[in-house]
Amino acid sequence: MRTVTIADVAKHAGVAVSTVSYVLSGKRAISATTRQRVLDSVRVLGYHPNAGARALASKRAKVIALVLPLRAGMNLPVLMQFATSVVTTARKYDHDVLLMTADEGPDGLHRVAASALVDGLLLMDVEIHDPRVPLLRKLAEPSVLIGFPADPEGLTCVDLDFARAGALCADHLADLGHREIALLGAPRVVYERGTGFAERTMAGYVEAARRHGIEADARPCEESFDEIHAAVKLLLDERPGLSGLVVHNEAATGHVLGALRILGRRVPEDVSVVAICPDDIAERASPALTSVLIPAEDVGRQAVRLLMAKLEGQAVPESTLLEPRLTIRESSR
Amino acid sequence: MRTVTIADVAKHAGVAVSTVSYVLSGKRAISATTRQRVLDSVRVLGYHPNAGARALASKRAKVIALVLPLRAGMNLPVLMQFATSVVTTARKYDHDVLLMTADEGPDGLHRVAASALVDGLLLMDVEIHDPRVPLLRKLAEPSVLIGFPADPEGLTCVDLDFARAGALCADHLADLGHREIALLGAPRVVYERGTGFAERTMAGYVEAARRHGIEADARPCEESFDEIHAAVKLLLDERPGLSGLVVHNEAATGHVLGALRILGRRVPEDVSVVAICPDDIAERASPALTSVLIPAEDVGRQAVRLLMAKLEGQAVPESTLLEPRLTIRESSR
DNA sequence: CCTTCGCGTCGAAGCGCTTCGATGACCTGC
DNA sequence: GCAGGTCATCGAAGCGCTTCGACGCGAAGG
Repeated sequence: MRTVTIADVAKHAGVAVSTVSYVLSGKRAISATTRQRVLDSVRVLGYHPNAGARALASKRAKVIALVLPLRAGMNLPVLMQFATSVVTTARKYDHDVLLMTADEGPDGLHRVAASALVDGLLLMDVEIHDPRVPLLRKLAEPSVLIGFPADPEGLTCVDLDFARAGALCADHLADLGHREIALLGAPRVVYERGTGFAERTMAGYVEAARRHGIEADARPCEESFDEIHAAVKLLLDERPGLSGLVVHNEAATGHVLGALRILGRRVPEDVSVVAICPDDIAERASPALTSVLIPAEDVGRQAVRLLMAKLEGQAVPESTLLEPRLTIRESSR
Repeated sequence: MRTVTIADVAKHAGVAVSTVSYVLSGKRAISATTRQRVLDSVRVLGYHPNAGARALASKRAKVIALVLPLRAGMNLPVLMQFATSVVTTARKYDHDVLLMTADEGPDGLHRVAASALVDGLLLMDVEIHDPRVPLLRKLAEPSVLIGFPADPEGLTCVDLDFARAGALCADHLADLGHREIALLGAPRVVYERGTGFAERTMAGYVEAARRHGIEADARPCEESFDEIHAAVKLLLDERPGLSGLVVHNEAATGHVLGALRILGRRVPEDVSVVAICPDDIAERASPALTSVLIPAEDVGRQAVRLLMAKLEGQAVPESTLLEPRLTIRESSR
């Protein structure tokens, strides 16, 4: 059973190959009757255009690259959520997604772009000083970044507005009347790497706390139960007046609650807790956590939209920040 | 700056286009001097073969599809680990990976195969009665499944040997002298879906326990802290002599430990706990968990190898089961 | 009535690559 | 010294698709 080509469809429908092509692409007007005849033949024969041939002739692969990090410290579930949202959205635009890992580095990007395997690039987890950024500026293929490098000039970047997220947490606790709060952040290594989002959260949080005139500090936070237990204990010892806690570390939220429980602090009676994490984690915790969610799905959708717009040659904003949303649950009062 | 084609390279090196092609593919003998001249030109010009053209001419896209599930109840981190291992391994074979989600269903598979976008398919999380299986049998493109459908006849399946994993846990606890043990498994819905691996684990565990003549039961386990707390409490109430616990639910392990802590049971002094989960979760828990790891990386690597072998036309075993490995840590004695 | 136009369709020229058969050049052995 | 055989290389024929220019035809305009 040889695979069906456009010529087979043309013959079956009794038209020229080019007519079939135009019916399928809609790039020229075709009479309703011919169109229907062609469409019927397509269905009857089970025709699927050959991707390679189309890419070659049209210079459009209808594939975008998704470059995921695969370093420690990243939150895997969020990454997956993001990836699936990208795939789903891309399909709506009739595009497929080529999965790449960051460890191929700039060369990998260059390879897929130069070989015309993909039409555009989507990069996750861009760092402040990312070696791939200069390359992206040079590349003819459009790209969209999730996260912000030091200089977003000439690029297209999308991200949650982490500064607003941090501020939202501080605001919420301040509004509830808390006067002494603390933030437990990502593991130290994340800050050292300069990933950006962690700092921005802290900065927004600190600034908001200052505005409210309340006492606030912020510290990195590792992810093993013992380290977290020790960190929470230290925090409570040092700051006896502490009554509000912001946790920006999905892997740690469960352990933080466990540590508080063991240390005899009730949530929210003794300590109010606000997390920055996906909703499912917040909902599954006990008590359910008041949280600012990381809208992985929105980010993915938005990123694909921007990339598609760029592929169409449209101008798009250099930076788009997604507004965070605070959901109040049982862990704060 | 027009993109560099093979013709440019040929001209630059002073040879025929076909010679360049043969140098690059190694499919015919080329003299060392010519080869070097061509290779130099490739480097100087920065030539990258056009993927579409190559695919069209050679009928090989050098791309494989990776189909991930995106349903609830799956373990996202493990999925990610698996995905990255697939990508990394595929690159070693000079292939790229097209990411698809299961929700496109059989049609999606048919589309990418029929359009020659991919040369082969890798499916994760195959169900007992998977609607995609009949299609895979028909497809000309080779495929490899992670997990086992009801009838693996004529397919190529890879998976961890979950029965052995379950047995290993029971063996370990029995060897330590425990006479009353229980298994906390996946959420109920996973069993209802008939995903296979959950049942197989249970079966192996039950069989091993019977062999040792010890008292064992097994129950599904939801993933919220409250439900887990209740389930553990119930278990301890019903079975006062219980001293060994197997947890086969990555999202739940942390909560199970938390529940035991609250219920006043020390681990491992009062209860020994063995988990079936990735190493990083086991290590991060407190106490560090004795565990059987799900070797996502191995599975990914092995799956790609099998697929590549099939692409080469080699025969491969229908079923390959990966041996589980028990790592003894602090949670069992 | 003839020109002009636009619509619907066709044919052919590539797109950049692989691969097959052909062609020399050179060596071997009788 | 020449048939036969290698070895290295070349040229050309596609692979299946898009797209451009051309063309026929009926309608509109002078």
